[in-house]
Amino acid sequence: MNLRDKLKESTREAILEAAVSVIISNENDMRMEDVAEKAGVAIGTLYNYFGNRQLLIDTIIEKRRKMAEDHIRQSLAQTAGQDVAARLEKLFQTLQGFLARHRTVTHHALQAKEADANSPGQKSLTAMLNEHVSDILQEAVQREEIRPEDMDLYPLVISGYLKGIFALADDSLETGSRPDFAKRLAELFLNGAARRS
Amino acid sequence: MNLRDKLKESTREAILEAAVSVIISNENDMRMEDVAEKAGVAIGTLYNYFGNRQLLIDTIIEKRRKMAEDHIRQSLAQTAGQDVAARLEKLFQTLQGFLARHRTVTHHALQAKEADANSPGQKSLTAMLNEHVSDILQEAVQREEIRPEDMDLYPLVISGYLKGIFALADDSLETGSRPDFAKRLAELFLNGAARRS
Amino acid sequence: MNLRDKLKESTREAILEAAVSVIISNENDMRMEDVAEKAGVAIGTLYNYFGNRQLLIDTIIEKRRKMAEDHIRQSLAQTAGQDVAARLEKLFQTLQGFLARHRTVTHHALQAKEADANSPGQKSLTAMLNEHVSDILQEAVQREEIRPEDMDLYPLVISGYLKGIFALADDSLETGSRPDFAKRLAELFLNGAARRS
Amino acid sequence: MNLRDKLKESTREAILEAAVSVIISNENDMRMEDVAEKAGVAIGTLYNYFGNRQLLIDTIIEKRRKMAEDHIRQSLAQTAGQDVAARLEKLFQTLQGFLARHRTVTHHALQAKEADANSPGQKSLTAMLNEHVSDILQEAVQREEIRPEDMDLYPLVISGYLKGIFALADDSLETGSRPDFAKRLAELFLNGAARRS
DNA sequence: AATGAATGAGCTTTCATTCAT
DNA sequence: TATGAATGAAAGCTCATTCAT
Repeated sequence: MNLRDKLKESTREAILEAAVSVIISNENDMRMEDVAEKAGVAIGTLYNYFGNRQLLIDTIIEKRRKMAEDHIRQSLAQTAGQDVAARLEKLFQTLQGFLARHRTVTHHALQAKEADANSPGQKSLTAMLNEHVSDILQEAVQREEIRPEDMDLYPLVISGYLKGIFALADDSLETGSRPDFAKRLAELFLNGAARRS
Repeated sequence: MNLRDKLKESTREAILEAAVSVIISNENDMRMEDVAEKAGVAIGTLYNYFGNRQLLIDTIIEKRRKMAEDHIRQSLAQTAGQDVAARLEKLFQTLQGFLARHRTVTHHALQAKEADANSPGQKSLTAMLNEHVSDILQEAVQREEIRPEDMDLYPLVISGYLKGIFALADDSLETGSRPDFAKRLAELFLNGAARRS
Repeated sequence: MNLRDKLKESTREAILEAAVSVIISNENDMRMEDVAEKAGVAIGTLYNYFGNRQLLIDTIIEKRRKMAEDHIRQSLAQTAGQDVAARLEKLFQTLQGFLARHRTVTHHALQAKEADANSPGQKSLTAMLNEHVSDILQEAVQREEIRPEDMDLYPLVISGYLKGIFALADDSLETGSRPDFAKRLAELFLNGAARRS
Repeated sequence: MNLRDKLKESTREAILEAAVSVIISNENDMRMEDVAEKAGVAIGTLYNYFGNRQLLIDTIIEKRRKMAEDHIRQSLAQTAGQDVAARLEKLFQTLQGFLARHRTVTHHALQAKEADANSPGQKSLTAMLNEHVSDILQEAVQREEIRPEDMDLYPLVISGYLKGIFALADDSLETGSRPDFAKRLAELFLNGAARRS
């Protein structure tokens, strides 16, 4: 990659970062003018790079989704072969950390409709999560760690957990404030809330 | 209430219904012009009744929240004194039914930011749910039905369940398609997914 | 038609007149902002009345076409039954007068492409002229006033005449400056330029 | 002309050809970006060669005008000394052929306003035609072939003929489809449409 | 001399809101 | 009190032109 291309790449990144910061600031939706100003480029430049507003938004969402998926894949790889409790704990931990860092944008990602006409190949964040959760659970069923009868409920419940995590106020997700959070959540999923005799 | 007031009231209702139907149709956000046409009144009339667009939306959300709360209160009253499994089942059932009927608008309600500048006194749907869930759970703790140590997790998890329910496709929420859904969900919450020896 | 409707009608006319005057002034094509200012209304009002820029232009062109057709019909009706020389003279005269008064807009009308997708029912000014010319000529053929062999050339030639008339500089078309113009043109068409022995 | 100049010349030609093909394609007017891409050069290069958009267009139009004038001069030279019928026939034939090959661009040329501020020295295609037609006709007047009284009408009528020719649909102008067209048109001009006793 | 990324004025269009009737 | 035509601030987007490389 030569110098010119590096400059282009950094402009592209600057625009994406600016757009994220405008989305987060959350006054006036995401105005192209604001993005341009924040990125320190002209409006036209936004359109040179992203074609139109929606494509810019799609790019951001897709990027976050990819980041999230990378985190998740990595955490799953690290716990390969371990029992379901450990794997769920790790998954929750990873997500908790990711969401803490990317709250607002991920908020958009979570709400993103499936596959727009313009971006047909994209998977939603939710769909991606469900897939990975299913992988863990199916393995756990095979190891006879969890009951197969309620397999239809599990993804729903887990993605509910994740949405619950996401709904927590920012500060309570910050590092350190809830150290054993993920572990206890995994535990709860497996063993339930009922008092043990 | 005299005749004049009754007329006013029915106009008000007509506008609210029209607004809901415009929101649901989901083309072009919710344009005041569309609401007026649907309601069979002039645009100016909308402003006579609701001041501005945001107040109209707030009113709708608040109304749904009240409706939901009524359902919930009623279901809780009906199960007063029963064990937590029965009460949660009934709660899930109630919510499932409500959401099936009011999907789109409730979608807005669930996402509504806490307390806008314009509508300071309103409670969010989520907050309201959390309160009622807490009531059930605290009672269950006192009855020693559930473990108190994870009390901080339960509302999170339950509201996650509800968001999970909500995320289901419309048709799978329709009456009858998942008869034992609520019961199994309550079960899962209490006893967990782990295989029982 | 009540008072309100009359006001609307006059606003509509004001916009159309303003648009014509902006087209004629011929700086900056026809900017909606200029039309609004000239008409003394807000930009939004233009869109209330005409939907979009193209529909406004279409309306103007169609109106001119209708005006031209009215003139032509009337002139043809006045000369019904007369010989082809008299009828052509009258037609040329009518067109000469019309074009002198509506040069610039008619310029646009002459160039207007046939039937846009949005305005399917419209006939072009040229097509309309050709029709009327054909009527005159076919009648003349039946009366054995003109030679039928070159019937395929006549409409082409006549509409060429008209475009020629149109190409004349404004001032030479003004009233009185070329009194016998139409008569001589009709003569030329019928008897040719060759010196008569 | 050295090698460097030859390269420059061929770039210049490539740009002009590209511009013509973009004009003809007739989507999006004539965008500089499209011209550059079609010509296989950078946008900046267009500006190096032609200064600005208008000058590029002017150059194209002027080039076409020159080509047309060359054809016409040649055809007139070939018929020098012949009678007016033969000369007009040849002129019409020449123009018919030229227009068939250069329809769209000539369309622009015919409509080009006289002398823009930027290109003061240019003559319009129409003006050029009128001059040559006048030459033929004045000679014919001197030979007593045509009547001098209507001399003021002739150029108008002839240029009308040409516009009429031009208005024909593309295919009917193709070679061979109307072989005796020019001859009959000349005839019509000289002897008129009236039935001969 | 060629490049093409960056520019930004300028254009169309939308729609919540107002206010004279 | 109801009306709905008029308003005009925004917003998205285009494209001729520039100039650092």
